[in-house]
Amino acid sequence: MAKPTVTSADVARLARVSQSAVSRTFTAGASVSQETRLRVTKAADELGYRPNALARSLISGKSGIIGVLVAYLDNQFYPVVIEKLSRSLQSKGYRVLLFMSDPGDQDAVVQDMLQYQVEGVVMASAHLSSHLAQRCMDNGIPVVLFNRYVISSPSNSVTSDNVEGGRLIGNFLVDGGHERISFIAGYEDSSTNRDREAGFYKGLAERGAVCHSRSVGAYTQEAAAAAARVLFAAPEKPDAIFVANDHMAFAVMDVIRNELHLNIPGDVSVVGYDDVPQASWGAYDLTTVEQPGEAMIDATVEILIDQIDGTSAKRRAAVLPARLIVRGSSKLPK
Amino acid sequence: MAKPTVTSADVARLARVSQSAVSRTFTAGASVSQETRLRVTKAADELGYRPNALARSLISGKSGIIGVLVAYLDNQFYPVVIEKLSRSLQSKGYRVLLFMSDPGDQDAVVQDMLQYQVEGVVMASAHLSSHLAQRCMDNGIPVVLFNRYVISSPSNSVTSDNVEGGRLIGNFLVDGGHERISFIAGYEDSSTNRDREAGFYKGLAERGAVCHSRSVGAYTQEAAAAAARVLFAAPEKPDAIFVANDHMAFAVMDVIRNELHLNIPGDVSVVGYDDVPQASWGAYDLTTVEQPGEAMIDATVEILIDQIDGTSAKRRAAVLPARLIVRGSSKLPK
DNA sequence: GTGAAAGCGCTAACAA
DNA sequence: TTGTTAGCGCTTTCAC
Repeated sequence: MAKPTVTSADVARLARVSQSAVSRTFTAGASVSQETRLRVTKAADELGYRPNALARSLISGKSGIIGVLVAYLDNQFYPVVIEKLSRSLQSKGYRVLLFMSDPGDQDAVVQDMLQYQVEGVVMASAHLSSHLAQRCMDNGIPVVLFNRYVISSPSNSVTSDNVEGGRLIGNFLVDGGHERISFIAGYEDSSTNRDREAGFYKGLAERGAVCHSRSVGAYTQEAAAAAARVLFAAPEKPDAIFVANDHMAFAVMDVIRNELHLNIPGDVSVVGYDDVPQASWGAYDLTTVEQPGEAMIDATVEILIDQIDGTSAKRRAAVLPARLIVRGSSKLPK
Repeated sequence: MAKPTVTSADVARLARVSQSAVSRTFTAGASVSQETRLRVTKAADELGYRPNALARSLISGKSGIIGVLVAYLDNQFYPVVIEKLSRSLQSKGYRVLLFMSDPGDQDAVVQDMLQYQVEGVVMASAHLSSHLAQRCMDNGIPVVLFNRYVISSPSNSVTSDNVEGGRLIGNFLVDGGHERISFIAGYEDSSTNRDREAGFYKGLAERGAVCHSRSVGAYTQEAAAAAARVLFAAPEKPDAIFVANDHMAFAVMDVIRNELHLNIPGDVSVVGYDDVPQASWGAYDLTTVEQPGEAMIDATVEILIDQIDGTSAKRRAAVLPARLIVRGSSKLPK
């Protein structure tokens, strides 16, 4: 098996031209005569030749690879992002080297990316030590933190306006006539949770309200379900809950309906965050805040490419607008 | 920016050893003295050196890269697969080069993979021309069709026993006392749909029943919803529906409940296929057949690695057992 | 426009 | 164990 790889030299021999002529034929803006090109492509087809991208990268210093690190794909927000990001990069001539982050040692993964000479790095829901982030910078490799940011980090970030999104929800729930508005947090150390929560409190305060009760769901469905049970075990049960993302909100809705036998939104309104595909599914019909995935991807790719090309090197923090999407899981303002 | 890359020669200079000594230090089972190794690692740390994986691959002929092609990620079955596959390959020392397939030209994507010298290819819900499949084989690059197979293809395949799964459902629905059992197909050209449908009919026949009505959902939610509307527009409405995968089944359930205002399973039982995470969510609680994701991934990785190592070269078609998972969306057999 | 030649950063014989 | 020497397959000057 494994018949020896066909190299440009083989093609050159068959086409009776120099090896460089073959290379030129397969290089975008190179200068080759019509005739040479023809002979080369003919020979190449015959032999089934394709240039070795690794060898090409080695000499050109451009691998055409973008490293993408993601922590988990069970929250549908991330698959959607991966798909769009991947398609966008592909259409721009880049390829995606995908890594699932190992909770323990995310730096090791990025080291691995670096060895593969990635030209840029996207970190979605994953953490990078400032030391490594700095090393990427030093090597001129742009890093984009997707859907999170770290103030002290030299990396770029792309997020949506989570503070504003939280604020919209705070306003909306008070306007809806709710009196005991509660919050189920995500992972408390994350910038998304901090911002959504801060904005939410601000939105409540603007209407003279405060948060009735609070619990933590850590962005997992199990923890979120448990958090919901805790909130409803209190003597004063919530009549509205803002859950820090849709993924948790689905679990919360299931508990409310199937375990507590309460009606949504009759007894309690539920609002999520992200607008993942399932939010619009009939069984949930979840009011939420849309993260503008398309725009976030576009911004990510633009930052990456600008910095790869050296057009711009300074750190950027793109914050895209969030939008409240009202559906049937919540009472409407009068 | 972009300070010149640190090479093994730089490290060698600083450590006052030969460049090969540096190479050996970073090569698994090479023979280096304790002292040399120490001096090299010290110098390497100082300079922040990591071997260039591309150069290494070029000479060793092993890129450590597996190409993965997937058509879409909105059906949660695939994100789950990607995550597991990626983690499994990472733990075995491989990396994943991920491509979203362009409906038009999937061959182009595989060509690109080949240029990057992938050592293996996984195709999930994507199609490869037999010509290219043959070329991969010729180059000794194993290809695994994941969750589908093509009889005439020289590629390996990993599927679950879709015929048996369909049969179990056919039996189950007749045993549940249903009298008008219908089917909503997926993409009719796919092996998964063909097998599930054939098994289903067989399962019905074993109990002396036949399919009441049939429509096509093409594995998309929009088409599936439309298919459901068609089936229920008939004078004799179904009292049970087998939908060829969970992803479509959710849309069908939404139509049944929210548009037709029928009760599940009171008025109609619904059964899906795949057991994606959402199937167990409270709002759907969908009876389905589990595809053994874990086992399918394990088989995929095993085939890949065996054939990369040359341990085994012959084509393999792994078919893993399917299991009926009974939940609340269907009436139970008496 | 074309070929010869020099290397990209590394590994793998080969002697020493 | 170590250094020296060839390349891996390719792009890119450099003369012609």
